[in-house]
Amino acid sequence: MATAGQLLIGEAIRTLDGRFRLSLPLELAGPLVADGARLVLAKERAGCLSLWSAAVWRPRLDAALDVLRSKLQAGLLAQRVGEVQQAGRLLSARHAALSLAGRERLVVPEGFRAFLGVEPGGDVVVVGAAVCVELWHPKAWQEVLTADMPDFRRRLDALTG
Amino acid sequence: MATAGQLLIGEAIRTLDGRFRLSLPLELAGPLVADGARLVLAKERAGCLSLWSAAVWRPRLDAALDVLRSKLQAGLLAQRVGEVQQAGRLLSARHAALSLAGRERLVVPEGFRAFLGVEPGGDVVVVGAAVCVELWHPKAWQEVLTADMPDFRRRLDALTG
DNA sequence: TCCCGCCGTGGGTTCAAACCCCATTGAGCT
DNA sequence: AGCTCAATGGGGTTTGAACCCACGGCGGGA
Repeated sequence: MATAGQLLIGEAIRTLDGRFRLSLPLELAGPLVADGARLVLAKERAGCLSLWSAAVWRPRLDAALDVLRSKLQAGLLAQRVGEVQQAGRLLSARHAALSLAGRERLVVPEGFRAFLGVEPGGDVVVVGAAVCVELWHPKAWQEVLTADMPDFRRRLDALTG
Repeated sequence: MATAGQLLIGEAIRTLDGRFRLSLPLELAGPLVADGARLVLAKERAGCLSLWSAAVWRPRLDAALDVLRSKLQAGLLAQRVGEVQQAGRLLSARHAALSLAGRERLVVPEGFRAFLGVEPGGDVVVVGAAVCVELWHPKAWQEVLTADMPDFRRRLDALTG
C-alpha cells in the first residue's frame, strides 16, 4: 500500500513567509510525494494542520461520502437533518487539495490560515507523524508535547507490544 | 428526491457589498438551484444563515406545522401555551423566500442582516453543509471550527456507521 | 582556509478570478 | 404620463495565486 512502506518522521521549524508559503524539509517532502504529487491538507484541531498523500486520504473520504449520499437518498437520515448538516459543514471545511510548488513549497489556503493561527513571518513547526506530516502553531505544539510526552513510553508499548 | 443526489460541499470567502448582496461560488450555486430557482433563507444561530432549496425546505416546514396544528386541535398543548407562542413567533421570523439574481448573487433581506452580523464590505464565509449552504460571520465560523473539528471523525462515523 | 553547491527565503511578473462602480432598464407610485 | 427608486448586467480595476528567478547562509570538500 502506498506510503505504508515509509514512515514520515522528522521535526523542523520553518517560517511562514509574507504570502503564506511554507517550505517542507526534504526528508519529509520526499516520502510524501513519492506516490504522486497530489496532496490533501486537513484541519485537525486549532493550531494544527495535517498534510496527507491524496492516495491515502481520498479513499477514506470518498467511502464516507458515498455512504452518506446513499443514506440520504434512501431517506434514512430524514430525522437527523441537523447532524447531516453539521457533518456536511465540517466535510466542506476540513480538507483542501493542493500540490507542492518548486523548492517543496506549499501555500496555506485562505480558510486554513486562521485555523493554524500563524501570522505571516511567524514560525511553524513541521512534524512527521508517521502516516502524515503535521504543521503546528509553535505554542500548540509545546502544549501537546508537554501534555503527551510523559505517556510516550506507555503509548509506544501499547502499539508495539 | 430533489437535491439528495448531490451533496453541497465547498468553502469560500466572499464579501458583502454595499447593498448587502453576496455572490455564491459556482460549485455551490449550481447544485443548489438545480431543482428550481426558488430558495429559502433561514436563521440558524447568531452569525449563521442557511440557504435551502425550497423543494427541500417546504416539506420539512409543512410537516412541522401539521404536527403542531393537529396537536393544538387535540388540546394536547393546552398546558404549554407559552412554548407554542414562542415557537410560533420563531416560525414567523425564521425563514424568507428568495431567489438568485444574475451572477449567482443574492440579497440578504432586511431582518437577516443584524442576525448575520456582517456589515457592508465585510467578509462572509460560504460553506456547503451537505443539505444546504450556510453563510457565516467569520468569527462565529472560527469558533465553530475550533469547537467541532476535533470530534469530526466520531460525528461522521455516527452517521455512516 | 577558501571554494563550491545546496537549501531556505524573499521578490518580481503573469494570469485569472472576484470585486466595485456605473449606466441602463424595468416597475411602482403619485 | 412622468417621476423615483431599486435591481440588473456590463466593464474596468484590484486582489490573490502560480511560476520563475535572485540572494544569503550553511556545510562539505579540496
